[in-house]
Amino acid sequence: MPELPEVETVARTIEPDVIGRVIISAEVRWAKTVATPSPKQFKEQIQGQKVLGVSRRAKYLVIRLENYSLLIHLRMSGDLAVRKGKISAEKHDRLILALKGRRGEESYLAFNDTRKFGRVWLTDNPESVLGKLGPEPLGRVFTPKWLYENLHKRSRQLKPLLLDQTFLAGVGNIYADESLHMAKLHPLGLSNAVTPKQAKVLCEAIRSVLREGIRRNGASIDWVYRGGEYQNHFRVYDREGTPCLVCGTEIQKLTVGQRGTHVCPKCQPLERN
DNA sequence: CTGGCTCCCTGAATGC
DNA sequence: TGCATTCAGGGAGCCA
Repeated sequence: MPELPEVETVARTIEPDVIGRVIISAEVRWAKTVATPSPKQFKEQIQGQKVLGVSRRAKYLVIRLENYSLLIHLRMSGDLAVRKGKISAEKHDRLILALKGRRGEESYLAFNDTRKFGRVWLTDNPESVLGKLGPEPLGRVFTPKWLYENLHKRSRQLKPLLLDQTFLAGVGNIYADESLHMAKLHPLGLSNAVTPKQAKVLCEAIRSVLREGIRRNGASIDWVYRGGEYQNHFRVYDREGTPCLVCGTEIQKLTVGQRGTHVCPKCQPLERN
């Protein structure tokens, strides 16, 4: 499931193939994929727009056009790919943008999304979609001090809080489990019980696992394959019943906030007061 | 404010 | 073998 490192990888992968290109036309193959505007307006407004750049905010891809921003959230099973030459739609393609080629050769930006959870927004006001997001974990705002102070503004279970995109933007299920294990904190621990020292370790753990994910081009799991290899370096995620790489104890799987959650019971004790 | 539950979807895994 | 059921999961929305 695409999280920050996977979305970053997609952005870096497609940017060279789409930058400077003009969108000739759009084919909306699943109407609900376009969150806003209507499919008809979407096609009219995007036609003729030149791609100025591709970036990422949290788990959103941000494709800057001349008059609009095209925001794409891949959710569970979405993927973006540039296909060159004459093509026909593939299974699960939900949106296809035709791009004018540099030497007349056409190419296509295809949004493929098996489970149909992904969404795209075409808007001249990206803040209307991105405005409520918390800070970027790899940005300047997210420091040990910031994390400690904000953990103590509330009393939440740590993992659901890390997954709350208005608290911190971009961490998903995999990287939350990996970060908490690296920081030796239990997912059910309460945010306002974290010490300054623990907050510093957690802050650094989050940044560390996200950077490693990006360095390995993300994780390729389920049947969404993008060439990443971080899945070969999970320390707890999807490792139920196998030994903890730190202490050898069997990794346990539990449910926290309706999410599958992986912990080492020895490295991540749940302290009850 | 917090956490729990449902919904949106498909296909892989499991059950019989 | 084949059919039916269960389940995962990001995020929005609803409820207690």
